[in-house]
Amino acid sequence: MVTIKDIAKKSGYSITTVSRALNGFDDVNEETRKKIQKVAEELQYYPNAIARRLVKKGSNTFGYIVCGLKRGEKHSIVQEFLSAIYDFANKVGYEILIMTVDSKKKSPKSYLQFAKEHNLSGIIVSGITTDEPYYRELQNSEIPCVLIDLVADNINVGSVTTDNYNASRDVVTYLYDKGHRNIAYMNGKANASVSMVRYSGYVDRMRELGLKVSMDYVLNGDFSEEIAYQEAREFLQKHPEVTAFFCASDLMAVGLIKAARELGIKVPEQLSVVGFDDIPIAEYTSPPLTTVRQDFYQMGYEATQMLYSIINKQDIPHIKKLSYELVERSSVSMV
Amino acid sequence: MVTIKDIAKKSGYSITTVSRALNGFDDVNEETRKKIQKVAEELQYYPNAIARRLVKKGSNTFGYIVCGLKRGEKHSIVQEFLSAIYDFANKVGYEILIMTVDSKKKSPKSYLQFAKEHNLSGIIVSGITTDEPYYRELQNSEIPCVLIDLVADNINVGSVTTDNYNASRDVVTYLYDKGHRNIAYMNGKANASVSMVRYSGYVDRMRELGLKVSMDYVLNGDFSEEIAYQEAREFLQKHPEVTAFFCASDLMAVGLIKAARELGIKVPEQLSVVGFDDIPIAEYTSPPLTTVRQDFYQMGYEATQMLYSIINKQDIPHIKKLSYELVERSSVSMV
DNA sequence: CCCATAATTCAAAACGTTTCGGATAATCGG
DNA sequence: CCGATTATCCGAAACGTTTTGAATTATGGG
Repeated sequence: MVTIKDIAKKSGYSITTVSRALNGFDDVNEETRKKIQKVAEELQYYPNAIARRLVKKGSNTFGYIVCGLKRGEKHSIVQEFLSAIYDFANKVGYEILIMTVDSKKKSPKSYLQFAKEHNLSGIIVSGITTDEPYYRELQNSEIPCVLIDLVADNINVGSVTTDNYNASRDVVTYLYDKGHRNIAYMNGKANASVSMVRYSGYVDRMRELGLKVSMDYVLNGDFSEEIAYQEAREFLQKHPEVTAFFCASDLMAVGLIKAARELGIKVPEQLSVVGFDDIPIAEYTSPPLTTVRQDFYQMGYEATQMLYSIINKQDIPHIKKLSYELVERSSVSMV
Repeated sequence: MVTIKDIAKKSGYSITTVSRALNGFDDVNEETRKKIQKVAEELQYYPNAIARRLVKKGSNTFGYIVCGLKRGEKHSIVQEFLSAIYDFANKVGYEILIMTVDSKKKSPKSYLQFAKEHNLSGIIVSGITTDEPYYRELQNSEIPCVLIDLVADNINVGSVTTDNYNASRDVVTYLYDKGHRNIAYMNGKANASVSMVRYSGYVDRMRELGLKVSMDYVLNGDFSEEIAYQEAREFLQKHPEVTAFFCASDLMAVGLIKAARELGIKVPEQLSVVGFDDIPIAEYTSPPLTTVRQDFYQMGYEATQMLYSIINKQDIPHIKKLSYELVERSSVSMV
C-alpha cells in the first residue's frame, strides 16, 4: 500500500505539505502542488479513507438500516430507497454504510452501536415496525436519524411518509362516488405504523360518509399475498353484499383477486378492488389494479435530504408527508 | 465519544488489558475481564470500527459495485443480490460497502480507488457491461473480485452466471418440441455479456435442429420493454410466418406481447413467447409468461461465497455456472 | 527457599491521515 | 535597510484501536 509517506519521501516534501497539496489548500505553491500530484499519480496513490475518517470529526457517512430485507420479494421498494439514497449521497459527497436487520433473529447490534462504531453522521431507517426493540431505542436517539414510514417525536429524528391518512380517505371517497356503500378493508401488519394510519383514514372517512364500518369488514392480511388470499376466501363467501375492497397493499389486493376469481366472483363487475403502493406488478394483473401510487424513490430521496439538513443543524420541519396519486386502472367499476 | 481510554482510566487497567479483555483474549484474568466489561457497559462503550480497521491488516469488508442502479426498475434484481450478499456477509462477520456507478456519467472513482481507499478485502461487481471503462480495469485486477453475469480470465477475478448458453438452447429445444420452426429471437444489450452467450445458445441450437437462423429473425430490444415493443411492432407485421419468439428478458417479452396484442395477434394461440429471468411480473402478465427462471439470490450468494474463498486463498474454480429452470406458464402453445 | 514456569499486566509503537502552531524565506512599505 | 507582512513549508500531536515484547507477580517443583 502506497501512503502519503511514500509520496513525501519521493517528492522531497513533508507529509504535511503533501497532504495539503493534495487536498487543495492554498498555502502551498502551485508548482509544488503540481510536482506532488505528479508523484502521487506515478505511485498510484489513493488516500486511505479509513485513516482520514478516523481523524476527521464527521465521517461524512450515512447509515442505512433496512429491516426485513429478504429474498424473493415481489416489490422493489428497498431498491428504490437505495437508489434514491445513493443519488443524494453522491450529490453531497457522502458515503453509505448499510446494516440489515432481520426481525426474526435478534440482531447482534443495536442501531446505536452501529452508528457509533462507524462514526456515522446520521442514519436512515426503513421497514421497521413498532414491535421491534429498535423502535424504542430510536425514540430517544442522540444521533440524527430519519425514519421512513414511521413517525417519532424526538427532535433528532425526522420522518417521511406518504400522506397515508388522506390517501386512505380519498380511496373511500372514490369508491363512494362510484356508488359503493359496503366497502371492506384489508389491513396490513398490525405493528406497522402505516397500517394504523391507513386504517383510521378508512374508518374516519367511512363514518363521515355515513357508512357503517363494522369490525367484520376489516380483515388483516399482514401485507402478505398469501394471508390476504386466505382471509379473503373465507370472507367473500360470507359477505356477498360487499361490493368493494380497499387493500392496504397491492400484494394483498392480488391475493384478494385470486380468491375472488376462485370463488367465481368477477373483478371488477361484482367486486371492485383498490390497492396501495403501485408496485410494478399492479400494472400487469388482470384486471390491472387501481391503486394509490407511492413514490418510493422520492421517499428515499426526501429522507436523505432531511437527514442531511438535520445533521447540518438546519431548522426544517421534521415531518414530511409526501403526496400520492390515485391511479385508475380497471379493478373498479360503478355499482 | 467514549473510548477505550476512558474505560482504562475508570477501571484502573491499562489500555492494552482493556482491549484484550474486551476482545476475548485468554491472557487476562476472568475477574478482570468481568470488571472491565462492566465498566464498558456502564459507559456505553462501542469499539470504533474505523480505528480498528485502520490498524488491522484486513478490513473484513466486501465492496459491492452496482452498475446502473436506477429508479423505477420493474425487477428487483439488485435487491436480491443485496439480500444475498448481506446474508453471507453476516454469516462470516464481514461488512459491506456499496458503490454505485452510473454508466452515463463517468464515475469519479475507479473501482480500484474505491477498493484501496477503503482497504476492501475484495469486491463484487454486478450490472457491468463490456463497454464500460471499468471492464478493462477489472481484467487485470490485483484485488480479489468476482463478477456477476460476466466472465473474466484473471486468476484474481471469479465469475458467477446462470448457465445462459444451455438455458438458451433448452428454450429453443422446448419450442421445437412444441412444433415451432420459425423461431425469432429478441436479444438484450449488445454489450452485455449475457446477451452474447444467450444469443449463441439460440443460434447453435437452431442450427443443430436444422432450422434456418436468418439475421432478420434476431432483433435487439436492449433489455427494454419499450424498445422491444417498438421493434416487435414492426417485425410482427412483416413476419406472420414466425410462430414463436424467444426473448432474452421478461421485460422485453412483455413489450413484445403488448405489440402483438395491439396488432391483433393472439398469444399464445398465434404467437408463442418465452422470456428470461422470471421476474415477479412474469407470473401476472396475461397470459402468464413461460420463462427461464434465474435465481438471483443464489447468484449473489454464490458470488459472495466465491469472493470469500478467493480472499482466503482457497483453491476453488473461478467460474461458476448456476442452474436454471424452465417455468412453464401459458405463453406457449403447440403449433 | 530458590529457580523455572505460568499467569497477568502494561508501555510503546504502529496504522495513515489531518491539523495546529510555528518556522523560514521572500516581499514590501517606509 | 529594517520591521512587518505574506507566502511556503514543516514537526509533532492527535484520532482510537491492536499488537509486540517485555515486565511483574504468582505458582510449583525440587
